[in-house]
Amino acid sequence: MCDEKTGRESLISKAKNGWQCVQEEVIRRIQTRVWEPGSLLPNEVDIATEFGCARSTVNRALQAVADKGLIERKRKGGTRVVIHPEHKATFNIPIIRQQIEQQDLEYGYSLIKTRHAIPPAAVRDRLPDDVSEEILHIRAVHTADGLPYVLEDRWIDTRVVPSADEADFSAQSPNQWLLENIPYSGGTLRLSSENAKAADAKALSCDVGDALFIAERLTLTAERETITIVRLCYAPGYQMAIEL
Amino acid sequence: MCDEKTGRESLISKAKNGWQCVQEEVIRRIQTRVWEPGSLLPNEVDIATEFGCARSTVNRALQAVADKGLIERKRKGGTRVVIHPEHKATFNIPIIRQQIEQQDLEYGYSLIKTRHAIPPAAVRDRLPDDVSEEILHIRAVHTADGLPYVLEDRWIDTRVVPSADEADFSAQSPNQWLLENIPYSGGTLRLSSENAKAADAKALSCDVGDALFIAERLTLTAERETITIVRLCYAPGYQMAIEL
DNA sequence: GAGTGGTCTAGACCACCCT
DNA sequence: GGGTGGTCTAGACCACTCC
Repeated sequence: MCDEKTGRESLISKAKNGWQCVQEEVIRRIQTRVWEPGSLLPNEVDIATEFGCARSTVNRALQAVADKGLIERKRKGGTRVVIHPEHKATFNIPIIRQQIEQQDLEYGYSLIKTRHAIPPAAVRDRLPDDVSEEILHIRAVHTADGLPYVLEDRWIDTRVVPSADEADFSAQSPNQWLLENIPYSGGTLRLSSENAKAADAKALSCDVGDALFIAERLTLTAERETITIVRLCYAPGYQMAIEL
Repeated sequence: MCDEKTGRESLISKAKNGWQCVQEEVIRRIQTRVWEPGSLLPNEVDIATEFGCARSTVNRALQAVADKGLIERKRKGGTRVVIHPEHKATFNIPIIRQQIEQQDLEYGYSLIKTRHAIPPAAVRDRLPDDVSEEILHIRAVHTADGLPYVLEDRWIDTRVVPSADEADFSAQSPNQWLLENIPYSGGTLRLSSENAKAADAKALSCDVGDALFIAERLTLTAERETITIVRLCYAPGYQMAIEL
């Protein structure tokens, strides 16, 4: 099943499974420019014939390659090698508590304050409608072995999630509470870098001006309503590692 | 095909396609805790019977849900709802030039220096074997409308990629050259934040101490040999946006 | 209109792994 | 041993879109 036209077993292939084997060979041909960038691949039937397998096996393989961003497929248009292949990576958005405990550190959490307020312009800009009402605002610190790890500054739209008003955020972080109680659907993540302001420095026990890693996340319901906007300020030295 | 036991068409479902419809319903049941975290799902045959479709359709749907990280599947063990579903996100690792041009800015590139040297300890630590030979070191700046955008500080293992010695990096950035000439396979990406050092500030026309967004990338061949280590220092104000 | 990929089906065999 | 998911097959129909 891993043979080519020659009938010899491919010595390169690592997987004997079938569609994964086809996938490997396809990727190899793209990388080695047997199939050049921008060019058209043979159709599924022809590839299936060449590999001596069913069309659906080839289909599975090509869909996987397409998911990786190496090829584009169109009905009638055929399958084409992408010109500028962007590397795609998938990573997990970490749950703070797990992230800390995975490093064998003791997780801690302390609420700084909760209040209802009209969000500042910087937050309102990212909300779909203009918020003139007061919504829930929470500030809290997550600690690892007692040391500040990340500062959580969160706005929850209580018009969308009224039950948040009854939650006890002194015992459970809003991060955790939302994950366990509100179905997520999608959103946006923005990573950036900022110098610590006085308030940040105080909460994170670092110096004013220190470079902080910032993750700002917007979370939506399935109906595209904004649940929450959170700004996570990680203490200096934090790294986010992603396998490619 | 989108019916439940009731026989009524699901009003919620948006996709009529088949496996995507099954997928939606499965996700809905997980989110609404019809199938609770940690619990076992019915086996594929039973689900197929309930939905009135073939097992392979259910298989396709469940594999997709598993890819999203909501369920775990084991042979004989069955399919289980993951206890702490981590949000998984996929994003594109940007090609610098494209990234700039997509914002309708004029891309520019200027080489600072190339040389052969023994990498410093911080870089050697991340290489698999201990490098005692001199390898290729390149520093360059990418600009947007003439303003520094990102500082590229790269080490290329010329024992793995000897052809890099012949490349002309004054005309083409190593970023681009590698993408176009060397097949990638995998690696690691680390995102972090650092205060600008004097050399960084000079190259990026910013102030010493400014918070810089750092992306450090290790790239490997299919044989797990290290091709290159690059450290990208983005100018202040940079944001990396990811859709979830 | 016609060729392509997208999907579904019914059946089959196998690898894994829990009990 | 037996139940589960993983995969393959051969055939079929459909949706899209290029020509």
